[in-house]
Amino acid sequence: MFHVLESRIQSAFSDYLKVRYGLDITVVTEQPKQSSFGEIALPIAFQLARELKKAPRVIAQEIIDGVGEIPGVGAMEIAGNGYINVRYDRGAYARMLLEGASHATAARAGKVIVEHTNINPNKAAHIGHLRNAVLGDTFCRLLRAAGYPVEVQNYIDNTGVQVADVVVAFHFLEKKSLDEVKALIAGPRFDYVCWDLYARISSYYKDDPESKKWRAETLHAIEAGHGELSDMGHLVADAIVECHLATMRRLDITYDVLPRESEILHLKFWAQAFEQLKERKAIYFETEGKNKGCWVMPGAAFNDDAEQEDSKVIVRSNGTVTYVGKDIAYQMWKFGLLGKDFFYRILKTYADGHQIWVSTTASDQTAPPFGSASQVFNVIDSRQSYLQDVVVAGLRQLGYNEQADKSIHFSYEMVALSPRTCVELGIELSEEDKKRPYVEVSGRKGLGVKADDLIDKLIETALKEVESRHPESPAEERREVAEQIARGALRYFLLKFTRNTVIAFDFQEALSFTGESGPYVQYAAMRPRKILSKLGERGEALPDFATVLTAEALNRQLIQEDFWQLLLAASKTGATVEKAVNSGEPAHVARYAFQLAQEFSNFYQAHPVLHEEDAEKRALLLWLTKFFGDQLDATLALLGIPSPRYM
RNA sequence: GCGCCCGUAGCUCAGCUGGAUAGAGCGUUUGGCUACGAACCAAAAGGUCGCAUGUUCGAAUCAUGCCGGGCGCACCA
Repeated sequence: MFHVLESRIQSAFSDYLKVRYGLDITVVTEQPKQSSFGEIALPIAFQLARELKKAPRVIAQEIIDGVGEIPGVGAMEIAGNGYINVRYDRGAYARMLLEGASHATAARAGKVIVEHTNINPNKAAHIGHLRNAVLGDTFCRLLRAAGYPVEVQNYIDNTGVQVADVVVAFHFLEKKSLDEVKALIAGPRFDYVCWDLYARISSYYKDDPESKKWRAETLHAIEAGHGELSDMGHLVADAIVECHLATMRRLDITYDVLPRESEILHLKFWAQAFEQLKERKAIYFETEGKNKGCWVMPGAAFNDDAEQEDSKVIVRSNGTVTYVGKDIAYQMWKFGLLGKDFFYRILKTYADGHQIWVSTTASDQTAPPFGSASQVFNVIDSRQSYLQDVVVAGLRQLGYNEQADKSIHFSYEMVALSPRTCVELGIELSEEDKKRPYVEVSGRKGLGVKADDLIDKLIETALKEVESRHPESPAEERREVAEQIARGALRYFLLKFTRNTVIAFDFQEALSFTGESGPYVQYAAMRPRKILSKLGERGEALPDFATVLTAEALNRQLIQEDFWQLLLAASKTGATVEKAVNSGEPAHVARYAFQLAQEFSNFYQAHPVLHEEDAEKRALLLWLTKFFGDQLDATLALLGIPSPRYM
C-alpha cells in the first residue's frame, strides 16, 4: 500500500513541475532519515536549485504551495536546506489498509523463465547448490507476487563429463554391472555413494593419467546413446535427479520442467543453432593458430576492449560441440528462437497436484507450452560469468539484440567454508588456509557440506528445542514443527546475504536460531496468532474493525507514534517486493521480514493487547495484531518459509 | 598480464540510481519472566566507511590511481 501512495505523490509532483516550470524530470522520493520527519522526503528542490537559480528553500515553498491537495497526504513541510517532507494522513491511510483497498497487483504480460538449481546429476547436492536453488526459488516467488507469469526450469546435464566420471568409477574401478548399480540405487542415499565415488575417481585420474581414456570412451558411448555405459549413465543420472528433487522438496522448492542435455543432443537442437550461427557469421572456421580446425566466436564479440582477447571455441576440431555451444542453442529455445521444441512427459506429480515435466525425444502426452519467454533469468554462480557473457554474445551476433538484453545472468558468489567449520568436518588445512576468512569447497575432492546432512542437523537441533518446550505435544507434530523451523533457518540464512557476498559457511552461525534468523521471524509471526487464539479461548470475538475503527478513531489512536510506525512498517510489503524484483535482490525481502519481526516483538513487549481496557484502543491493538500477523505470514511465504503453529 | 567482485564496529553483514546524526545481528557489560510463551525486550560501550586525489552546495555511495583479498580468463562443464 505504501508505494501506491508514494507513486501518487511522485506523479502529482512531476505533473506540477511540468506545468509550472516546463520541466520533464523524474521525481525521486526517499525515506526520511528519521521517522519524525514524515513518511516521504523529496530532495527535488536541490535538483532544481541550479537550473532555476533560486535557493532550494524558496523552490520548495513554491512547489508546496502549487502542487495542491493529494488524496491521502496530510501535510507537507520544508525541512533542512530544502527538503520537502510529506506526512501521510494517518486515519485515511489506516482506513485504506483496513478496507483492504485493492492493491492487487496487475498481472503483467510476458512469461519469465527462471532457470536454477542445475546440479550435475552425479553426486549429492551441497550447500553451494542450496544457495542457488533458494535464491532462484525465492526470486520466482517474488516475480509471481509482482504479477509475472513464471516458468521454472532446472537444466539437467545428464550426458556430461561429471556423469561419465561416476560411470567410469562404477564400471572400470568397481567393476559393477548394471544390476549391481540398480541395487545400489534402491538402497539408501545413492547420491552419497556417488559423492564418495566421484572423489575417488577424480584422484585416480590424477595418480594415473592413462585412466582418462576410460572417460573418453564413456563420454563417447553416452553421447552415442547406446550400449551398457550409456545405459548406466542414464540410470545414474535419473536416480541422482530423483535425489536432488527430494532434497529440494525438503525446502519447498520445485520446478515446472527439466530440460535435459540428452534431448538437446538427440533432437538436434545444436545442429539447428549451428546453421544459424554459421549463416549469420556469428562464428567462423579457424584455419590457423592454436584453434586451427575449430569453429570459434571472435573475442571481440563478447569483450569490447581487449583486442588480444582469445576467441572462444564453439565446435572442437573433432567436430563435437562445447558446453557453450549447447547453451546458446538452449538459450535460443528459451526465447522461442530455435524453431524446434522438446517432447515432454510427466516425471512426477506431487500431492498438491503440481507436476514436474521432463524433456524426452518422443511423447504422446500434451504438455503446457514451455519456453518462448520474453525474459530469462539464469541463476548461475558468478564464476561462470565469462561463459554467460559468451552465450549472450552469441544471441547478439545472431541479431537477437532484444533477447540478449533480456537474458540475465542472475549471478551470486560462492558458498565457501569457514576455517572453523573445516576443522569440525575433519578437513585438513594448511597454515595459510587457517588464516583465510574462508576456504573454497571442492566436489572433486569430496570436500563440502552435503545439503541433506545440513538439513538433518538443523532438524535435530530444532527438535531438541521443540521437545523441551512442548513435551506434551504428539511426537509427529513436534517433528513437523522442527522441520518447519529448520527450513526457516536455512532459507533465511542463505537469503540474508546479498548475492555478491561470498558466504563463509559456518555451522555455529547457520544453526543459530536467535537474532537475525529465520526462527526469530517465525517466532514473531506466531505471536499474533497466539494472542488471537487466546482471545477466542476467553470466549471473546474480534470486534468488527470496519465499524469500530472509523477514520476519526484511527486518527485519535494513531497519534501515538509507535502505533503509527508499526502500521507503516507493515504496509510496505508491496514496496519491498517491487524493490527486490527491480534490483534482483531477494535479501531485501529477508531483511524486511526481520524488521517487521523486530517491530512486532517490540510492540508485543510494550502493549499487552488483551489487558487493554479502553475499547477503542483495544480494537486498534487487536487490529494491529491481526494485520501484522497477516503481513508477517505473507512475507515469510514470499521467502518460502512456513509459519509453525507453535515453537 | 587482462576481466569481474570485495574491503564499513572485535566478528559476520546491510546501506551504494550522491542527501539530514553511517545501521543491524553476534560477541561484551547491565537490567527485565507473578504478563498475550524470554527462540524475547530494554540500555551501554564499540567507526580515520582500505589509502589518496578529483567531481559536487554535499561522497561510505560517482571517477581515477594505488594497497590488500577473492574468483575467472581450456578444443572441462
